[in-house]
Amino acid sequence: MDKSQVAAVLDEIGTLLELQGENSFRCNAYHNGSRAIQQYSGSLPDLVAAGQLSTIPGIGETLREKITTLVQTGKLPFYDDLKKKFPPGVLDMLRVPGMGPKKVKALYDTLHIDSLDKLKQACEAGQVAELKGFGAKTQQKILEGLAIASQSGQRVRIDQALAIAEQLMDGLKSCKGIQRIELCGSLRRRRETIKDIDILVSADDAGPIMDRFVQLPGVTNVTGHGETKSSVVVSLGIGREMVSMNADLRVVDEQQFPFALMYFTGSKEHNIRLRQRAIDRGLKLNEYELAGAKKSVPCKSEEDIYRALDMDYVPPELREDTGEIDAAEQHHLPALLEADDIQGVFHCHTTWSDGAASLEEMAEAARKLGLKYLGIGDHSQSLTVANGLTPARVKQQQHDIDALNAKLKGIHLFKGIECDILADGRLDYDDTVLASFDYVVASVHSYFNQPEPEMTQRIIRAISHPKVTMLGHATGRLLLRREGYKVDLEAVLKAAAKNGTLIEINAHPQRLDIDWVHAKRARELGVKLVINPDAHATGEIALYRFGVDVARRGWLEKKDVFNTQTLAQVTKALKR
DNA sequence: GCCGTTTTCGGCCCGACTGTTTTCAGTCG
Repeated sequence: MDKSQVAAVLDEIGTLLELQGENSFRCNAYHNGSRAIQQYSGSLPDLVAAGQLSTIPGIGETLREKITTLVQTGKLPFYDDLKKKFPPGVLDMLRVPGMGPKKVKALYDTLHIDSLDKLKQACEAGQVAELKGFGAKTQQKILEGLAIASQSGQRVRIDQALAIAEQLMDGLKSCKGIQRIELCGSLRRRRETIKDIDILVSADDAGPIMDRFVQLPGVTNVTGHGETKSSVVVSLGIGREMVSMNADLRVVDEQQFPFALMYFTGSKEHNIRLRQRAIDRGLKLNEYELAGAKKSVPCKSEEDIYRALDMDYVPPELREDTGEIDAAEQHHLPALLEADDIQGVFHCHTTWSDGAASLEEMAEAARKLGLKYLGIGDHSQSLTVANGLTPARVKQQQHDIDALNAKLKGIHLFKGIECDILADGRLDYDDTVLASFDYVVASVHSYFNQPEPEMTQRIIRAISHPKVTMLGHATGRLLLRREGYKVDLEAVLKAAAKNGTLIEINAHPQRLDIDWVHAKRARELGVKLVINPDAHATGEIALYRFGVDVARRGWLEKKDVFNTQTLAQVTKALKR
């Protein structure tokens, strides 16, 4: 059983224990363990074999045994027994907003409700309102929650969430009395998918701002409307899609703003560590202040708060409790990559294959973004559905690029290719054609269902080829749509380190592949990364910024990323 | 269930909001 499956089982055990009414700290131990496994970047089977599982914080004696059993046998009797106690539909009910383990258990125990359908029927029949601890309003809330759960409550890609958040913030900005307004939560931390939009405002009078918020365009549902906090469901057209998600607004006064900003930025795990740190120093930290027994510590910014806790400032992208607390205490935080450090990008498509813009249009768009070079990387011949380039067309395109380079000012085009990795790990052209490119991105676009050992060997063989400059989208995942193919990334990263192959952070928000966890691991192994937008239109070149977010979450510095180098440096490096 | 130069037992972050209550439990982040 692999890492994500083990993590899923542990998380579900935690949830099932909650339903059983177990001690919440015991339940949390499983949720924490799940998270720890998910974020462990190395090979889980290796760790188990080496008997080193307990070195992961949060994994103790019991979890070590259970994880070992899962990895080695693929089964866990404890988990199977637990699952037998609750029909699968009971877990579905937990996804209804407002329904937690206590309510679900009460409904299951008394009315034997074990599916969303039965829940709806019971509410409509008025049975739920009769129960002790429930009432007419709760019953109504559940019905609304059922409707909301079917249309939102799902995670949303960061680019779409950001577009919605910006519209909400624009709608609020005309309110009088707003002193500061910031995006918080996972959007500020730049997670790859987002569940809720969190907006924080400082103002003397929250009332009018709250009232405006719940009436903004696109708001379809008001799920909370208090004095300092309101929650809504918002549905807006983003691109060609209608996207629904939850949004929360908090209003605090100006002195409280930095504390609230830190608090609502999270992550929850990071905050817990900070609060503990405050307690260790005889202080109390909450969303309003950092205070001792007698008086509070004045802080005007998040920097001040960290300083008061004897830490360096931690950028939001690092606040995941994955080592940043210790690093901030010891002044070892990385000097994170900045978007402006990117000098150019590779892996862009044109009308020569499946892109929407010509070579010249792409070059012009890149120049306008301030980039100094743009790597063209159309598809190779096997990918016929994307109009992949035959060797003859490769020659023509290279001729055109040379002609354009002679003409263009302020931007240089590199002659590249996104070369398919064939099923056995061979490349899609012979060595003569490959030698004609300035650089080669090797990517998997076929036979996604190969078993992990085959896929791993296939990719390692390809990136060991001397003409391959970089590996494109290492797992092939499409966020919220398609799992990546099975591949041992640890082995791939080690092979990249050995061969000096670059690993792409595919910055397209549908992919973000490799992810931040493995970007961080790549850095540890001494692999260099390259941030590419995989642009298929002029407007998509700027998407590389989402790749910068991934890099920052992965603790990458400027020197870890290939395309922070100047045109001259990159030209020289590619000649080698 | 995890964790520990204060502890191997007794802690484990904490506040807003809501609804069902007569002072609090459940949910959420």
